[in-house]
Amino acid sequence: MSINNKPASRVRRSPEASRSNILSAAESLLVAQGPQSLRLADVAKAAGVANATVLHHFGSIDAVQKALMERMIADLVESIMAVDVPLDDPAAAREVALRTLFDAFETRGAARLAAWLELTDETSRLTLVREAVQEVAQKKMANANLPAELVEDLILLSVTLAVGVGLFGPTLGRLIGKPPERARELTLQMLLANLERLSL
Amino acid sequence: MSINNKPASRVRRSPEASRSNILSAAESLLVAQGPQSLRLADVAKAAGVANATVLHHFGSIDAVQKALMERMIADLVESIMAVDVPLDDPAAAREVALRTLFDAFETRGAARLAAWLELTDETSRLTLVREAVQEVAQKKMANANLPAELVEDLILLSVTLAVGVGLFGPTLGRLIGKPPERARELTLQMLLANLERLSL
DNA sequence: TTATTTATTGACATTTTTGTCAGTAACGTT
DNA sequence: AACGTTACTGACAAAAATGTCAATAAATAA
Repeated sequence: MSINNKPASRVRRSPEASRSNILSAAESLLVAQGPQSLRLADVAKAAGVANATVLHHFGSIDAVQKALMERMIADLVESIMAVDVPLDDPAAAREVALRTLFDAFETRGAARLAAWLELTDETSRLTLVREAVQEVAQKKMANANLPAELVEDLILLSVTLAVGVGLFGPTLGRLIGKPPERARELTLQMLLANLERLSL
Repeated sequence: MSINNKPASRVRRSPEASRSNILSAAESLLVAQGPQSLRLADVAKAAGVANATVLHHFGSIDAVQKALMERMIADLVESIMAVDVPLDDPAAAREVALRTLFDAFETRGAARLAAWLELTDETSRLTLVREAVQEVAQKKMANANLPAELVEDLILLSVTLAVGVGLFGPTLGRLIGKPPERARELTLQMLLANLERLSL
């Protein structure tokens, strides 16, 4: 029997890089397997570090989850606010904006994030979202001269529907023998038709 | 110091009644506090029985959760299929049907059920739903002479949106300073307008 | 009444998950 | 090269959650 002489080499990251590495691993777990798999051992393993490392950086597994929520919300808001819609072509602008939104919710895990927040009663962390909504409403108000109220309604409607479509659309579609993207297409079609009618 | 002489009286239910009691308690927990509170001790306490009683009837806490999923799905399908829509008045029929659906998802916990199923990868339990969808599509096809394909699309769309509205509508509405039912109203308005246009 | 069945339970055992700690090793500074 | 800081780790402790079991008591049958 040979004696194990591993050099015991280590990766040493900056605190921020390490936190980020851990959160990214946790995010993958969340999207792929759901919140119940966000256990200390699982997250650590996915991140390729020891359990104690996770605790060193976050203090508790609970804090990891909270931090993940915050980061995912921030990323989501940022990625959506960053989309530049063609200002000269309203129809194209609507479509680009909505497709980006629905894509974020369906393929980037935002719908799962929303469901997770809701089921764990952590919706108080959504202040960033409120600010983003208000910012967009203001801007639209200034640019297109639309009442902020109306824009808010539009966002409320779109985001709510995007949650449903992103979370359950593919599953329900497949269940009844339709392509997974069917629910999204139907929803977008309907939304776009209505926006056109209201010329938003 | 007095010696404790509790009579040790017990409630003794039929197996079915006991199972039902436990599942109802679990359902309340799920709706009020989310799936992560479906722990053995919590469920037993909410049901007013000992931990061992729960295990006696279900074998494991996991089995309790599975049974709860099944029961909630069955209840949901049944309550929705039981609605009788006014056959003579298409417009009224549409509205009644959709309001019932959205109500089930928003206030009766169906949206939370859907999210739970999705996040725990238990969507294979939805066969009852598939059957219900096909039954409705058949019936509609016969009654109103509409292609089953189209009816299926309509159901896919409605249910998917109901999930989003039921799960996230109230929260997002409140977040941006609107009444919690705002998202539902906007969605119903839009759906009904489109159904009218397509005369479904 | 007595016997039988079994839903129910507290006490205990097991497993799972989280958290602590003292020591190790990577990296920058001197 | 020596030193200080601290990210990192394995081994261990603690807590939380699940599950086992023998005994108890409520219902029904004999």
